[in-house]
Amino acid sequence: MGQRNEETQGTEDLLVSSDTFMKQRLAKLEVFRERGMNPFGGPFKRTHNTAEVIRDYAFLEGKEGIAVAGRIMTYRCHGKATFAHVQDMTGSLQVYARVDVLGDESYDLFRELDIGDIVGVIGKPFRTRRGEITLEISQWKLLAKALRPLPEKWHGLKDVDLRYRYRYLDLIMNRDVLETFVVRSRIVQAIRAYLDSVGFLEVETPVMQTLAGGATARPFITHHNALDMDLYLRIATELHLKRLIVGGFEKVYEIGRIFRNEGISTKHNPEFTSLELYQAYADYNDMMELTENLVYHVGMTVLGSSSITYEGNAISLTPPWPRIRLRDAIKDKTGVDIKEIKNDEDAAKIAGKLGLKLTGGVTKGAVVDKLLEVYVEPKLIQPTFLIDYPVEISPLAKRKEDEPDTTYRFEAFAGGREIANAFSELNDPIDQRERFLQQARAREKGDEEAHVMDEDFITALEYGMPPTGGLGIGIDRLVMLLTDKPSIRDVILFPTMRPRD
RNA sequence: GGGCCAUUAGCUCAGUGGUAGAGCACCCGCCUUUUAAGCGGGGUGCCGAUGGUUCGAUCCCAUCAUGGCCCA
Repeated sequence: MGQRNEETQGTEDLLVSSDTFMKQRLAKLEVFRERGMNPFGGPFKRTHNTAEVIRDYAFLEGKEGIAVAGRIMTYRCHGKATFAHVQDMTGSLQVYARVDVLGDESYDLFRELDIGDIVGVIGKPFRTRRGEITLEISQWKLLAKALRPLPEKWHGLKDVDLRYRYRYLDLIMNRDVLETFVVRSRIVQAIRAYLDSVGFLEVETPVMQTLAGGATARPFITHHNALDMDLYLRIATELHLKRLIVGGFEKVYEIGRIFRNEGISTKHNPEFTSLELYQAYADYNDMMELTENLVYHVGMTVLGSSSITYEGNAISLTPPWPRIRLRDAIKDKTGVDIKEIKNDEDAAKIAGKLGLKLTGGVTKGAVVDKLLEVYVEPKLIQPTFLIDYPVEISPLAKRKEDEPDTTYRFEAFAGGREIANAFSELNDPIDQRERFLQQARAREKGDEEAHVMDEDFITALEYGMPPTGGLGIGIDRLVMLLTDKPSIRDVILFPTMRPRD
């Protein structure tokens, strides 16, 4: 006994010795050990999960040997009988321990349990006077002792900082959070199933790249020691996937993590998940059909409905979604005809007239982006395609044959947010080189997000890429839309956080 | 990057220029169908960090840290 205490003391010193809660619980570990129960025991064979016991109660009532396991979430001791709720992934079940069933030794030990402990219990289901389905315990086993107390049982864990930093506590205490991430997983699964069913192949391309291209964004830099060279984390999967189209794949997609070195907000996390897909011999019209069908299919599969609510707005995902020219949409909302913007001076005039606050240079592209973002995007609650974007802001999209300053590009919007970006891919290597050069000039003027020249990609195009339709969808944004979450941090399990002292 | 707000017990939150409170959780006692169980007893805290003002700061001021909201 004395020796045990010394050991306990040593353990306490290793942990936070000032933490009274932990001291008390470390002492309890010894109680369990002394009475022959491993406080971190296991394994434990379950016959049912908690939801099954409740669902199948009619068949299980009074039947011995029903085994469930989970975390103790409530605990009510009444002297010679004790109630508790045990939570597993499917829900929770009340359990009932009584001394005349368990015997003194087992029951006394049961009373040493704390909220937060993980137990396996075996018994027979019955209904209490108040009607709650409950498992009367005949045997039980401690599977993991909790050394730290759980957050408050009624108010739960609310502090958003703590929720993101200790996501596991958020998941334990806020079961709707766990449900959201289950839905997220099902959404991704439904996307894969749909694309696979229409003949796409899933592929994987490099995360670490010598050039970060395929989007306008600043990359993260990392370093390869053996090669002694810097590498960039990808900002898009686009250029590699198009190389695969050159190589003869005809329908490919990649769902993967993208890294962009930009600010953090409710709509931006430095790492996020994108879907990009490319289909040879297709164009942006095919991509529009694919987009609306895909999103509709995902809604039906995962939510069982084509209508959703986002931030209080009823939204119908049912195709077809309206197609509106970007030029018309902007003209309609602002009176500005973007065709009239011929140069940076025109752009500056418009920006001045409307009082646009632009962070970078005042260019046609910047003004069009801003007009779209401020006056058009927030109004697009129902799913809508804006089509035909200016070539200046679409360096990888094909020019329209009858309108060479405009591209076959669209973005899809829903709930006032962008959810997809797509185009008929530029497959003319000579034009692509020109576009890169134009981007390089913007970069020289200080636009750090401008696209970099990628000679290797142009070389690939020089071997010939079939006409191709390409589509990108932000998975996190789509999940936000389908789960009615206002912040991207609500749909990313471990969002990027500054470390705490 | 700018503005505003927050930071007090494990959690959810009150509060005061004289080093601190509630509920839950936890510990002790009673209690064999409870369920935000109940009854009686117990506060377990570097009041985010660092400076300053003050006889005295958790409170007032400054800076910093982390987070939230709004703007860019």
